[in-house]
Amino acid sequence: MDQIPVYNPAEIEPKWQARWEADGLYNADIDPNKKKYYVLTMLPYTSGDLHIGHWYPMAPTDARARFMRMQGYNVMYPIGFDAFGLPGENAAIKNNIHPKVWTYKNIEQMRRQFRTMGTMFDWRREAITADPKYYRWTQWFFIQFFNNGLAYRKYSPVDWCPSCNTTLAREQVWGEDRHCERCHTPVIKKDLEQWFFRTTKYAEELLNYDSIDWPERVRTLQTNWIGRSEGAMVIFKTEHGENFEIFTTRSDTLWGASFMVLAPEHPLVEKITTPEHRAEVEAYRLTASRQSDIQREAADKEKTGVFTGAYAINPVNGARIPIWIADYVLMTYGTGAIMAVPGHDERDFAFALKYGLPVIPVIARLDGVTKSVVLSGTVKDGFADQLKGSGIQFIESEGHLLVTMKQSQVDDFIHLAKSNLKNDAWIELVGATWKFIFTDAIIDFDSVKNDQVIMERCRKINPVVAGCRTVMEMLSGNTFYKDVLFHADYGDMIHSDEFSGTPGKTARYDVAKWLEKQGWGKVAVNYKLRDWLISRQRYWGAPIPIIYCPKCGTVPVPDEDLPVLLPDDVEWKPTGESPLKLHPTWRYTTCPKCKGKAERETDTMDTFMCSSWYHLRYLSPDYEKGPFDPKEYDYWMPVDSYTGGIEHATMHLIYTRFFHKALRDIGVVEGHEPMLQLRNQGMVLGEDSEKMSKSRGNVIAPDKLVSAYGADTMRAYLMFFSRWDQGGPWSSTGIDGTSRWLKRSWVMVVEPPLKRRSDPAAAKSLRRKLHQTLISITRDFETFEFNTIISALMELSNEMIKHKPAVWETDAWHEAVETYLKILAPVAPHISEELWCFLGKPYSIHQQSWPMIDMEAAKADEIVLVIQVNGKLRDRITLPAGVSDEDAHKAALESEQVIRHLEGRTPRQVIVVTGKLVNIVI
RNA sequence: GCCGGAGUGGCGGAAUUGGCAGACGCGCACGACUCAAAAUCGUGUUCCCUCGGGAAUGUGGGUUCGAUUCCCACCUUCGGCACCA
Repeated sequence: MDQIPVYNPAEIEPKWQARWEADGLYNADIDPNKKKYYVLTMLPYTSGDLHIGHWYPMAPTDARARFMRMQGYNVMYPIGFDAFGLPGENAAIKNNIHPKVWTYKNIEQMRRQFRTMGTMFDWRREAITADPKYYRWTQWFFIQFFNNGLAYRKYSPVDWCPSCNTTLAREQVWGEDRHCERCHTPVIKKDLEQWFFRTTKYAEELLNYDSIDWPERVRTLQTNWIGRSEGAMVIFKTEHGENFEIFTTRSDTLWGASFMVLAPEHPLVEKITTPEHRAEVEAYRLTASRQSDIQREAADKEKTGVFTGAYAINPVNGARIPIWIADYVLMTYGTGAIMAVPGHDERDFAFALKYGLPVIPVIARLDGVTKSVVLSGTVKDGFADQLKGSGIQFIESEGHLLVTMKQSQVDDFIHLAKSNLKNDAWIELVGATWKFIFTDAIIDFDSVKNDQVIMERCRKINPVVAGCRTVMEMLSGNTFYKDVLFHADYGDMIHSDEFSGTPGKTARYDVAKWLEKQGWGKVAVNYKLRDWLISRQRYWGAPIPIIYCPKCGTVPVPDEDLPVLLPDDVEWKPTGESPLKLHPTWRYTTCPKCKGKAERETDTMDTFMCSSWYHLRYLSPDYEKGPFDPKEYDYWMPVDSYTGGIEHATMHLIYTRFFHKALRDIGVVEGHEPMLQLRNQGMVLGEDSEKMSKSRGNVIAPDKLVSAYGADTMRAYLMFFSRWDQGGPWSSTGIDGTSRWLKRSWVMVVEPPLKRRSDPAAAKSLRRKLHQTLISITRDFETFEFNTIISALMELSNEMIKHKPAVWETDAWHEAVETYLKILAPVAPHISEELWCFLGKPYSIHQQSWPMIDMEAAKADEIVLVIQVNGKLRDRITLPAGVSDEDAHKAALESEQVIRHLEGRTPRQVIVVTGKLVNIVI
């Protein structure tokens, strides 16, 4: 007899990897007779610092790709490298190596490491984004966008480190005080002319996910990011006739607009600021420009602003209202200008109180509560008793009456108040009703004008309030009113001329439509999504293929001159300018149109641009007539299954969808979406449950583990140790369990049983388990539930080991072993190939079909009937499968346990769940 | 503050449609093998218990014969957004 081989992954894994590659086993070529399946995993960045996290999206995805292959699909699973970008440039600066050298050295290392995983990557399709034959087409796409009006240039602020003399990306700015990552100098904003893509043009379409199977979580993140809100554009005029537009979602509050606020950067500020306010306005604008977005956008920050001296006219009521500037209004959202309705917007309310601007309520309270504080000495004696008599609730506090009334009691209260009010006093109603009762008049608090009228009277009557600038300021001094001064609910309109009484449900739309008719505005939709800034003042990226000609203007580089090569001999260390600007010759060129002297754009492109179309380059990485070979496109696209981290939900995954839709409209690609299915893996954490990082020293490096356990064990453990979409901490003891299981599987196949045993039922029971496992694993591969795939395989092997002495060398055993190896093959490709070979089966197991499920064999011929009394488990009875409900019922009532628990009582009800359970209710 | 996940043994996790809670694995305990250890194999392992049972899937309530699963409220926790007019 042959020697029994020992499981040695270090020997068999490289052996099979070499063989598969030599045979081109996983080469994916167009085959019109087969259904294609394009599997894609997010391309790795060339950090050179490969840890287990890089395996996590790839290994289980690979197992699934192999499963699809065995299901008969023509599967393509390509890989490449995201090779441009800041980390590379920084690492190179730090170690004084050219970014190109650093990057390509890392790629070498990563290729080697990825090969040890035993993935079915088709390496012929590898694409590297920093390769000129790749970025030639990145540049070509830029020009397509430019020619189709989707790329434009405008001034935009960037973060700038005055010490390093360079622009910084958002992730390079650290801490609350926003200092430079390298030298800790606080960063400033600098306005630079930069290139943008019109992502906003596709905002609406990007919200539609009908044709794609993407996780709800990603769709929600993107939807929130795009931030659609419906409202109206309203045209306001300054009192000198300049028009300006504002966006509002609450056109129903238009009558309550008591001031306007412009973003400090708003272009109109320059024009309208009056000479006496100019100094203050300029100072404020300067402070705002120095502040970071984070400082400006901190919601808990106290609101600040300054008056411009100018006034606007509210189109609906002609009110003359002051125009302020404040940094809580953002130039980047809407029109950078708002109407402030402090009665119904929390921010405006805080601002109005601080600066003494009038607050006018124009929307009814939903709870209908009105409050009034009746000060001691303002009414005749007996007023309190009369209130009691009318059933109006109040509490007494230091002689004052704190009244809270319902809508229906307001008229009674007014009547009583008026008849009891002493001279030189007033009583106010606050909340659902806003009225000031004076001895000679009742004045509605319903307009900016009446705000002043009321205040003038009050100041005269009570010197205590003489310092109050507005009614609301006066009322806010009383804590009893605190909860009724402001609300943001959709109540019915009040104090709004002919619109008063319009129900809250439809008010916004009614007003917006009316504005449209008047020519004062229009129904509008606004998005938080902004256009994509793609300029980077950096070296290690694809140059933007634009030439600036003094005569012809902005000229795209002609196709035949692409790629605009990134020069190697450049000072890539930070100097304060785009490195390409400092190159002695690169920058200077001739205009493609007039052949006169011209200059190149010296900024490079955001790397998200490179990663927006890499799935297209994989189709034909060497193709020269276009970004991809249309033949390949027609066969393989769209991507059928895409896997990667959730952290890309709002960046890469929006950009790549935008890219595809834009290219569709330009006529380069077809279909509405690039990736049909998306699944996100979680993150593998260090053993300390913290994010893996060099500084923490908790990084799990794959190389050591591969030599200790083998790639198969690691692949299986990555699938097993947690829910894949969730991730979790790595466990160095946990992996032992997976390793033991593969060793047991090996021994199970290669070693004969020590003792033989007779068990006539074993074969049938084994087949049953085998086909049940097949059912569950087939299902779990489809649903990305990798952990239960491994546990099902473990269960099956446990069962096989148990039955082995009884079925050794029978047909049932051979079927079980062959099937077991086939379903193990996607998970652990090396050990299954080796054992397949050991059994004398023809190479390769990876060209086998997924085993057929025998539903008959999977059926149990006995069932365990669960017997409950009052929902509590009392007995289990084994019965033949397919037992009738009547027989199950009968058997349950005959159970000794049941009889004991019935204690002679008759069941009220018996519930039978066919083949599963009987519940006896007494 | 708003939006969205998630809470199950000592740990990771499992549980088709509402039907045996804790599969599978780790860890632990005991046993076998060994001079011994490692490795391997076997047995046990939610908690309480008067050995009849009882309690238990974040908490409290509800629907149901029956709830980890459905509904309501709350708590904890993770992620995203955060002055978005």
